[in-house]
Amino acid sequence: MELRHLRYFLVVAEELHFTRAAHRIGIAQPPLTQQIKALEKELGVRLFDRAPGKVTLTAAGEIFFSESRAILESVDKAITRTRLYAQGLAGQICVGFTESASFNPGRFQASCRLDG
Amino acid sequence: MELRHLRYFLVVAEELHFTRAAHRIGIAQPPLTQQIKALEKELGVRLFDRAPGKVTLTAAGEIFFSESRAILESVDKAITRTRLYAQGLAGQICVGFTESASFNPGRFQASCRLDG
DNA sequence: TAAAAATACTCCATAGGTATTTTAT
DNA sequence: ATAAAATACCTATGGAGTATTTTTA
Repeated sequence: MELRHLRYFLVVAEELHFTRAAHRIGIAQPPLTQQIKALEKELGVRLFDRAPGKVTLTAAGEIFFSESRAILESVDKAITRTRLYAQGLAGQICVGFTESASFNPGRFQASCRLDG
Repeated sequence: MELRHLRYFLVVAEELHFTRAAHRIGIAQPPLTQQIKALEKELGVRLFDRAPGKVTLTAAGEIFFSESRAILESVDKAITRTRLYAQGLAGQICVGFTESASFNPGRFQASCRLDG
């Protein structure tokens, strides 16, 4: 399972319409159908009940929907936190220095610690 | 970003050794190096300090490590919860029936609802 | 019968492998 | 000198596209 499966699943679950979902994602309908089927196969759980023009989430699908949304949110937060932390380290240390001063933040931090 | 990147990253972070990590994952060292570099590039953050025989996590890498571990755990929990829920629905309904009784759980559940 | 999903292929992007070079100890 | 990471290049799996065939409402 990859995040792609969760991303695609969320869009289908929101649209309840494979063709519209595929268009929103930016791929064709058949590969979207295949990815969802692969996801269902790996889970061993049917996530949607299908009929042309009438796609609905199964009960298990609704569980997986809220879980998937939470996971993708936590991925976004992880990325944001990591980036902010990486910037934050340099930011703290840069205090008092001009923007034009060129240095390696990693090295600078190290010498900072050594200096106390 | 895909879960593959997080899975690979966790192993490298645990081993602090690309060749050993690659072996544990079951791929060669060069593609592992490439996946980690791709991850760092997408994040815009260096996760490891490298030197042959001396790989260490950066401060940002340690943040991303704990985040990644939490994400992969929540993925496992999502899968487990979804499967248990799908089984649970049938399980509730199977009460009172012998193991050898063959039927379609989905259909059975539906008729149950119709019957009251 | 007219939509939308499922199949059946084809193609290609990229994950992964192999060979080699570079680098720090 | 050696072990390990980086680089370069090649291969091939599977993600995505196109065409067509079921469906069921």
